[in-house]
Amino acid sequence: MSETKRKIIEAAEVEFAENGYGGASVREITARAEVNVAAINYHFGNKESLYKEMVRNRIEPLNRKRIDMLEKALEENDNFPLPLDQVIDFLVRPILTELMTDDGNDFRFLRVIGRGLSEGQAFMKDFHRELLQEIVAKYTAAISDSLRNPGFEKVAYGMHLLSCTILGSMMQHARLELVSAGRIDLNDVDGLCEHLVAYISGGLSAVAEVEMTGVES
Amino acid sequence: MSETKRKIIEAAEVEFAENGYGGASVREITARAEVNVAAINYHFGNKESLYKEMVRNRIEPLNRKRIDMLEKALEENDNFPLPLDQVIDFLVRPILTELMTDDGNDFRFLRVIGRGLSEGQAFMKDFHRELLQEIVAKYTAAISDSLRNPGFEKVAYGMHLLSCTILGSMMQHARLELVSAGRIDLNDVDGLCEHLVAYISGGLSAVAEVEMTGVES
DNA sequence: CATTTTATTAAACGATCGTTTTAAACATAC
DNA sequence: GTATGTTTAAAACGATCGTTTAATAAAATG
Repeated sequence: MSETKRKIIEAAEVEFAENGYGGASVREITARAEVNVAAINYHFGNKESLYKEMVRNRIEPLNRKRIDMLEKALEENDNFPLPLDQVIDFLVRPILTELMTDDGNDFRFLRVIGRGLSEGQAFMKDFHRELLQEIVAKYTAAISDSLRNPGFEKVAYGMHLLSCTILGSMMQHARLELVSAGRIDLNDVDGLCEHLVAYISGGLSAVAEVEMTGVES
Repeated sequence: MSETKRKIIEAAEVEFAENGYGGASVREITARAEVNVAAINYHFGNKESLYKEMVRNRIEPLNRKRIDMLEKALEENDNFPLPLDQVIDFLVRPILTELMTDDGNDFRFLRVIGRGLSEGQAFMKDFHRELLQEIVAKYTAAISDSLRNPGFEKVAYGMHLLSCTILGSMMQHARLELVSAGRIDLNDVDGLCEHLVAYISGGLSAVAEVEMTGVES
């Protein structure tokens, strides 16, 4: 990859994290990268393709890792259900650790993903579905098993709320410092992971035990 | 309130929900409201003030209700800790019921709030802090009590994750239909409420029981 | 009715947006 | 060295942004 492309992708991550996809301007990106405005269109075609390439570069190895961890653990367990918190740990730890520690980037990329998911751009929906499809399918199955298959509807609610929590904690990570009056270190990945896994696992278990008033599935 | 102002506020809610604060344009808002472009600046001063007035109109009676419900229940309980799921129910039910049922608006306002919280506009941070300050303080205390005061750090993590879940479910409500392949009705407020309360309560209880490896508070 | 305030309109302002064009610089191959 | 293909550069494109201005219409006040 050329130096110019590399600089653009790096600057794009900062700008997209800061201002979202719609809010980031190609002029700010190229200014930060110290390249010409036209460089984005020359090297990537357009803003959308730059965004996708940047996100894909980051998220694909991550998702591969998350799937590998789950499948390996399942295999070693003869496909018996895994402990719920182990599955949740597989789901959230890579994204928290890798994305933070590999370049001390202040969870920039987490904010990019969060912002992207929350924005209404036309291409965004399909793009994120493409990124998440495999992960969602495999983890839904594993989590349903870990919860002893409480039924379609509860699993659906659970996966939805789980996604809500993960998305929210991606986007609002900085609030941790605020609500704790500075006593929780934003870079304490293990601490966050531990509490996040406990919270999600506890939440899912509670959802699985909800007494359904309507029609059972 | 004049007819023009009313029409603008109504259209603004739709546009802000659809495109976020930054993404919504005053031209689209005024076009939807079928008023002149200048009407926003004439009646509200600028786009920011329109946003704030619209949000405040909606959220203030809601927050008052949430606080009243909590304080009344606490009073009736002689200030002893309330069951956790009752507190969480007070926190989430009004925002889910009122905002959906009063005008069948497809959770528009929930998306407005979600988008607003996720965007990086300069004024947004202070504005939402102003809106949430009292709620957060009072519910933090009540929840900490309900959890038998597990300590500052756990409560902070819990409140953060609770906020993440609520924010996420505000913004991503439509996904419920997706992950359930249409089997969960988006307008089933009671169903969502029940599961959301169970999930958050379960999550918070689990966080309260996390074995802390670091320094205890 | 005359006057003053309030509300609406069309048009323009300056700024910024993503993208394209055109030309110059650069590298590589013959 | 000349020709070829690749990368950079400055400038301009048309579009849209939030806001302002100036003129007109409507309503309220005396």
